[in-house]
Amino acid sequence: MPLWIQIAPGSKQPVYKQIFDQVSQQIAQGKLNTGDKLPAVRNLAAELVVNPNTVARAYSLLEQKGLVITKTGAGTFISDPKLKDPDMQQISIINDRFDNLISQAVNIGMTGEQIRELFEKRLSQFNKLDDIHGDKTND
Amino acid sequence: MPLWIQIAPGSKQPVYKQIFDQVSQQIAQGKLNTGDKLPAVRNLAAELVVNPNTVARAYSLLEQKGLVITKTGAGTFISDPKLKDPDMQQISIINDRFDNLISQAVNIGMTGEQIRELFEKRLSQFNKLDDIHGDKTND
DNA sequence: AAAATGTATTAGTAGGATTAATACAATTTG
DNA sequence: CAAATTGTATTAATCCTACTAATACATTTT
Repeated sequence: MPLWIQIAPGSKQPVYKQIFDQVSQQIAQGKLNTGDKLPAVRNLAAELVVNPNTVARAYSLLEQKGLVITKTGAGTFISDPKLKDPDMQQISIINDRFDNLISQAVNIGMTGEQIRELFEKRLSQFNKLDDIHGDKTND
Repeated sequence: MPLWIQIAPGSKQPVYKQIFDQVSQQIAQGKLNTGDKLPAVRNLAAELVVNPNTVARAYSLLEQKGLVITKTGAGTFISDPKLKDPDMQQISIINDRFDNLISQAVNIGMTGEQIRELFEKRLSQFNKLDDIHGDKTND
C-alpha cells in the first residue's frame, strides 16, 4: 500500500485527473519509483469508492504521458524516471508559446476561427510523423 | 442596407460568432468603414430570424475587440480602421511560429491530438474575455 | 414624453465531458 | 489447461457548460 490518494469531493477537477495528478506528484517526489506496482484498478476504485473505469482512465493517461507501463493481466508499473518532470515543464513552456502566438494573431485582427484554420493546416503537416506513437489513442 | 450576413444553419460555429466573423471580415475588406452604422440589434435579429440577444452578443464582442463603438439609444458604429487588410506578411510569420512550436511539441513526444488539445485550450481562454459585461462570475 | 436603441437578468436547451455498467481480452498462477 | 487476476473496449447515463431565448431595464434621441 504505497499509494496515498485522496479525492476532493467538491473539486472542480474530474476524479480521473485528480488521481493522475497525485500519482504524478508522488512519482516526482520519489515516493514511487521505477518498477513499483500501482494497485489494480478494481482495488483502487473500491478504496476510493469510484468506478473502476475512472481509475483506468487515470492509468491510461499516466501511460500516455509515459509515467507508467501497463500490462494486461500483470498490472501497472512505474516506468523510467527520465520522462517525468521535464515533460510537464516543457508543456508549460509550450502553453506559454501558444498564448504568445495567439495573442499576436489576435492583435493583427485574426478571429479565433482564422487562427484555428492556420493551426490545423500546419499541424496536418506533422500528423504523418506521429503515427509511430499513435496506437493508444483513447481519449 | 450595407450589411450582408448569412447564417449557416448546420454550422459548428455559434450564431453570435458567425455574425462577429462576418462583420469583422467586412470591416477588413473595406465594405464597412469608420462611422458606418450597423443595423439595430432588433432589426438584424428579425432579418436573420435569431434572438436579439444573440446579435447583441456579437456586437458586444465586436466592441470588446475594438472594432465598433456602441452607444445606447444611438446605435453601433464602426470604429477603428487599424485592423483592416489582415497583414499577409504577419500571417506568414505566424505560420512559421506555428511550425516551430509544433515541431518542439512533437520532439518531446506529444501526438497531434495532444497538441491540438493544448492549442484549443489556450485559444478558448482567449475567447473567454466576455468578462467585461457583468460580474456574474458565480462559478 | 415617446420611440429607438443597447443592456441586464433569468431560464431553458443542446452537446460535450465525465462517470458508470457491463462485457471482453490478455496474462499469471496453481 | 483452467481459473483467477489484471487491464481494455463499448455503450449508456449523468453532469456541466456554452449558447440561445424571453423578458424587463436603462439611455439616448426626437
